Amino acid sequence: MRRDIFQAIADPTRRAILTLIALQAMTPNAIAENFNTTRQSVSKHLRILTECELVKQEQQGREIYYSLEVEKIKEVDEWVSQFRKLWETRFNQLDDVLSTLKQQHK
Amino acid sequence: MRRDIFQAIADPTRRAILTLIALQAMTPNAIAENFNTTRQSVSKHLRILTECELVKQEQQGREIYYSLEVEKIKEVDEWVSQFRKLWETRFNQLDDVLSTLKQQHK
DNA sequence: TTTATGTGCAACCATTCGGTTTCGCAAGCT
DNA sequence: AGCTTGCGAAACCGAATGGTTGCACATAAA
Repeated sequence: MRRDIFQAIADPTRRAILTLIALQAMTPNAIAENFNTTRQSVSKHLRILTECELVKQEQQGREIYYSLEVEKIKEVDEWVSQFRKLWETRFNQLDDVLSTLKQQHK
Repeated sequence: MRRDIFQAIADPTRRAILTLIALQAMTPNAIAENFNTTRQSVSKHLRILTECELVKQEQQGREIYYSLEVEKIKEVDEWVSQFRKLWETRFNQLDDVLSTLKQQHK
């Protein structure tokens, strides 16, 4: 029962769910209508997303609305950021090459 | 045999490998020394990382040096970026709350 | 040429994953 | 009170995952 964010977003359906509920909270049934799968399957995905706090629930009568915990996605952003400086450096190097080529054209 | 980046970075060992070879290319044996696992296991991870182009290899004699394809990680960054505006908005809202509280103190 | 080293690959195994089916429960409707 | 609806949880199943072991094939060293 590994429960970390990276394992959670590994599944394409779960990523789609996150995108879907990013703007407005939705019920499991409403979410399931957007995919070729059953409500129970979506329910399982929601459980995983809830367990690693990517999603929060809010009961309203007999319906449960799920919405995105956007703060949690920052953790992915933080992991990516360790590499960001690398591709920025590479970009700058490309920049240097381009300006050198420009110089040679003059 | 799903081969997408998100599935690739789902495994903590693979994420550690990416961090490890981000700054300098390394051989499978050298990489394996950093983990409590066998060379063959690392080799399998490297194959997965290579297949989804997160890593590139360079043969040198009988050794194979693996290094990071930093450009590919941008794809994760792009996925995250769809949520970035959300947490920035939330931050601004918090900002508004704080300045309102500040006003009330005056 | 023989031996040692670095590597990938295939076979195997226990575990996990994602999906479906079935069930039970609680909230609303008639 | 009955019936319907929305939901989670458990049981089950085929497929995928991560690890180990054993092998084959190069390259380098003796």
